[in-house]
Amino acid sequence: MKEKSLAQIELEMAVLSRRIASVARSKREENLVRAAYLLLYQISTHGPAGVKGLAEELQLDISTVSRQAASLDQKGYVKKTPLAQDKRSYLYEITEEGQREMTEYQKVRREKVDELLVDWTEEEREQFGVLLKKFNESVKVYWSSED
Amino acid sequence: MKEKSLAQIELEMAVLSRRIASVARSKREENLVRAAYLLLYQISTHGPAGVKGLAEELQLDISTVSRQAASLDQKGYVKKTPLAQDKRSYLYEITEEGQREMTEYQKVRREKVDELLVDWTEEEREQFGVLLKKFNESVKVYWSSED
DNA sequence: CTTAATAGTTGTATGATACAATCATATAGT
DNA sequence: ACTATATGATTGTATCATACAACTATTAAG
Repeated sequence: MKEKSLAQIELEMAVLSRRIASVARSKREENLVRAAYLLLYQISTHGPAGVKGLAEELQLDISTVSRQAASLDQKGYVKKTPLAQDKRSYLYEITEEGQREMTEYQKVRREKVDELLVDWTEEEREQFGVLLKKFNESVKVYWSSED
Repeated sequence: MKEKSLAQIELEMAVLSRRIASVARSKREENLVRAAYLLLYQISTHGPAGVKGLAEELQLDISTVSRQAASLDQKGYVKKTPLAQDKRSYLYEITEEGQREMTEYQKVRREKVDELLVDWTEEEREQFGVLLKKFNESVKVYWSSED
């Protein structure tokens, strides 16, 4: 029944989104904020980039990314280097410390997920991971086309 | 491989949470705000309640719920009635208009999900719905116990 | 009958975000 | 070559859901 599964996804997404919002706010995130984590992750996995490219990739406003990048720079997690061929542009690249922080933060998060899903079967975990990824991809495509 | 599935869920949750945050902000939500939607849903499905109970159920701060409820009241979507046996307490119950609005909003959301998952198989949709629900339940349990 | 607890509201701060204005540089049109 | 326009980035400002803390009113407990 298509209707039922759609309704369920719709509702559970609403629940999840509120919960995510709660968690994001309540947590004392010492070094890395959740938002900056993905920025660091992006640079770490896709190499150095400017704010424009990062903003596109993360689907955020340039100004938002600019501030996040500045914050990471200030903490020494990324290094901002001017681009010779275009003096308006900069590249942000991850530093060793940034890499270390990101890995550490990631580890903590994974442990949280581990605890969270302690009574799940491995099959469920795998399925959920795959479907979640697929969902995010769908959202990305939908967004790029629509808005 | 447990590590891999955990890592994937961890990452995709981060992606999803940022995306949700984006969507929540960018959208012109005319009548119902996403936050209030769940409040209305809760009242609609579980009957009238006071802010304390609602806050517990939704795992939000009482003050937050108080404001949301006041806002819904102002819009005429819920009715606030004093409780005779305890003059500190009130019950919020959904109005006909509130019910209509909620259903309408829900319909729009479901259509969005429908478009979003247009190239998914029904099996995937079903699985995703089930696992998402399970995930939210896990989060709820985890939260209640920990914090 | 005073003190504690409880339901709810309101004040204040925060943090991620978008949009608009601005600055500096680069590219295009004539 | 000179002006107009486009582009990368930053900064100012507003918003919004949220938490925490202070407060009010009422009820329960000692």
